[in-house]
Amino acid sequence: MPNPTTIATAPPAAVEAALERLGQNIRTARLRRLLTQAQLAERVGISRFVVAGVEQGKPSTGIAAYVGALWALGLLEDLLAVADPSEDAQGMALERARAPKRARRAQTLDDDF
Amino acid sequence: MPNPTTIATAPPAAVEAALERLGQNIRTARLRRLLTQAQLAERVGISRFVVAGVEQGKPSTGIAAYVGALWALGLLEDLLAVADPSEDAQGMALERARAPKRARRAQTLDDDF
DNA sequence: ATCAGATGTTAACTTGAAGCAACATTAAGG
DNA sequence: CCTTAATGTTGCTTCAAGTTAACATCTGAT
Repeated sequence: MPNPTTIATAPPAAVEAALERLGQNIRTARLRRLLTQAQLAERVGISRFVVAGVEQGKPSTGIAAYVGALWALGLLEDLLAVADPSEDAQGMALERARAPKRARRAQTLDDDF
Repeated sequence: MPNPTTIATAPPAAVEAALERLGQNIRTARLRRLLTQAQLAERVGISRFVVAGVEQGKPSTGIAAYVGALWALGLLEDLLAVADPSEDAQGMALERARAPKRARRAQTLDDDF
C-alpha cells in the first residue's frame, strides 16, 4: 500500500466497527466448532497469524483470508446475501428501469438537481 | 505473500464463486447509483483500479476495499449478518452450553465420538 | 454515425502483507 | 494449583498489492 492515505490504515468508524464485528463473529464460529487458529489456518491454507488478523478485523488483510475462513467454517452462504441486488431497496428504487453497463448521466441540458 | 501456496492465488471454487458474485453485486449497486468506478474510488479513498479489482472479485485485494465500497454504497448493514452467531444454527448446535475463549478439547480419556 | 466519457490493460515503482521463528502470556483440564 | 496447549507479540525477509500514468477499447447519449 504505497500511498499511506488509504482506507486500510485509518478506515471510517463504521467500516472499522463492521470489520471488528465480522472478525468477532468468525472467532465465535471457530470456537464453537472447537478449532484452534492453527487448525483453521491449515484448512484455509494460510498461517495462523493471518487468522488472528482476521479475527481482529484487520482492514489490510486480503479478503481471501476472510472468505476462506467463512468457507472453512461452513458459513460461506452468508456472504451471498451481501449487496444482493434483489434486496437492495435503495438501488432498485434508483434504477427505475435502467440497467446500464457503464455509469454515465445525461449532461446536455443543465438539469436541475 | 511470500509463499505462493496461498488461498489468494488459487482459491477453492466455492470461494472464487462467492467473491465473483460479491464483486458483481457491488458493481450492480454502483451502476444503479450512477457512479463511475473513479467516483466510488474517490469516496472510498482508493484508486479506481482497486475498485475494478473488487468488482472482479479479486481474492488478494484487501478487505478494506470491499467493505469500503459497501460503506460508500450504503450497504454496510448487509455485512453485519455475515457469520452472525445468533444465526449460526450449526454453531449453536455444536456449542451446547460451551463458551470457551480458547479452543481446547479434552484429551485424557480416549473419548468416544 | 459520431463523440465523449467510462472501463480495460499494461508497465514501473514503492511499501506493506504474509510467512516464519522464538518467546511471552493466558487459560483450559486435570 | 500446575501443567500445557492456545494465543499474543516481536523482528526479519520476501514478494505482491496498490499507486500512477499512458494508451486502448468499449458504450451510451446525442
